[in-house]
Amino acid sequence: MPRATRLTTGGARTRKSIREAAVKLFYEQGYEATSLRGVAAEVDLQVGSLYNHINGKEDLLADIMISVMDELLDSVHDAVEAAEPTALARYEAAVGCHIRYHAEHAQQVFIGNSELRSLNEDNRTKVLTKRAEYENLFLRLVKKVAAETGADVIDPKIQAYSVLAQGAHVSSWYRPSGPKSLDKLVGTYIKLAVRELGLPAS
Amino acid sequence: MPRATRLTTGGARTRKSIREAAVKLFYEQGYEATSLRGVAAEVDLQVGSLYNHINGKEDLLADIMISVMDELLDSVHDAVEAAEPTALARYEAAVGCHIRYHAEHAQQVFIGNSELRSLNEDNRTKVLTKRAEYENLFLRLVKKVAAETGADVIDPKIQAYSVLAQGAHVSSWYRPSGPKSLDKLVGTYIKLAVRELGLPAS
DNA sequence: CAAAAAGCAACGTACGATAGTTTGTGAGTT
DNA sequence: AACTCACAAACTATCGTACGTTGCTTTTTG
Repeated sequence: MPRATRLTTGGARTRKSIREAAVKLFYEQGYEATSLRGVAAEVDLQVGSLYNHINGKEDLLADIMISVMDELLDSVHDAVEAAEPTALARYEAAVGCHIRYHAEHAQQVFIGNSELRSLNEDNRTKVLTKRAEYENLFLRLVKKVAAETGADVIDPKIQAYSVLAQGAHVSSWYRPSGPKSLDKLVGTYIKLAVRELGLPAS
Repeated sequence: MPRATRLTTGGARTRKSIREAAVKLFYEQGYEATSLRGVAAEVDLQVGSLYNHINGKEDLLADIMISVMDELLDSVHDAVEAAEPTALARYEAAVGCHIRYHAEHAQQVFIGNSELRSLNEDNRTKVLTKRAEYENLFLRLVKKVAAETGADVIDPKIQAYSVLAQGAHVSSWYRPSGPKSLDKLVGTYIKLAVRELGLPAS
């Protein structure tokens, strides 16, 4: 019994299915604890067959981590551009997008925040570069708000870190089935971020 | 050549050395990626010799995670007791202790926050119970501050989460060699936490 | 006080399991 | 005929753990 009939979805979707299975398992079990055999089983393949679509286990992880950072950067960038042109409105948009993305893509983001160690130096550098870029984006926004509103920002870097930390944390507990609506949640975090700047709620 | 001369430190310290080596390696590489052979090499032992002191790899992790939660709970509890008896002062003391502990024990805390998945159900439940207790401690403090000061707390749970998230984040980047003094850092985070409550800086 | 017994802790080796990856083959598609 | 892709099997490496042995240290005993 040499093989199963080809899936009707065709072969082009297989690569994406593998990635999705990897995201799920990396999230649930961690990268190191996840075996490619487990990934293969999730997409109904044999282990070796994966290698028709991926270059190896770590490539799979690197792909996920790099593309999530790209998406995150793009999302926040777009949100900032679309906001009213005041520094505060742009900051609020960034924070809101940040939290929303971390809730909606909790699994990918969680992997991105916890599996840096498993990357080789090349890939780790790539991810860290994007991450630094992301941090700087928020840092600049905080400073602009301070400059434009005269807000008493205690420490811009800690301020930015604070927002990033909330996102990482959200990605570790948020479930769509929770009691609060996502919009309300995002609104709460925006208010907290604004308060932290020493500004009255808008 | 049957054996090396016994170390002058004696055997009583060995168990502690093993734990410290494990903390270091689990922090640097993650639990799954760390081999007991690596731990043994770190303390100049053969793999098998570890089993004179530990029951197994997971026991080592569980010990670390459980005792860090106990220490954390005790520390914050003590700090709260020692503070002035106003709700705000007690909350500030808790936040300060929380951040300080996460900076000073960054490695242990980081392990505690990232290796839950690697525990079996029994040990995971133990840790999760302590963690829930810790969260509740902050939640109660937030509510008391709100009741006592009339602060406009938007969402007590998110408020508590926010503080917890800052701690976890601090443990991922803080290094004693950094530019800011720990006291200053702790002070900054306390101010942010108070601002989040909608109160003016004290 | 000295000799014998008991315990402790490290040694080195081995085992069974599982990991990531490679490879040759062949069926299905274009 | 050329190409794609899944299969099954094998390979090498490494893992956690168990075991019997060895020698040092401490306690018990005569």
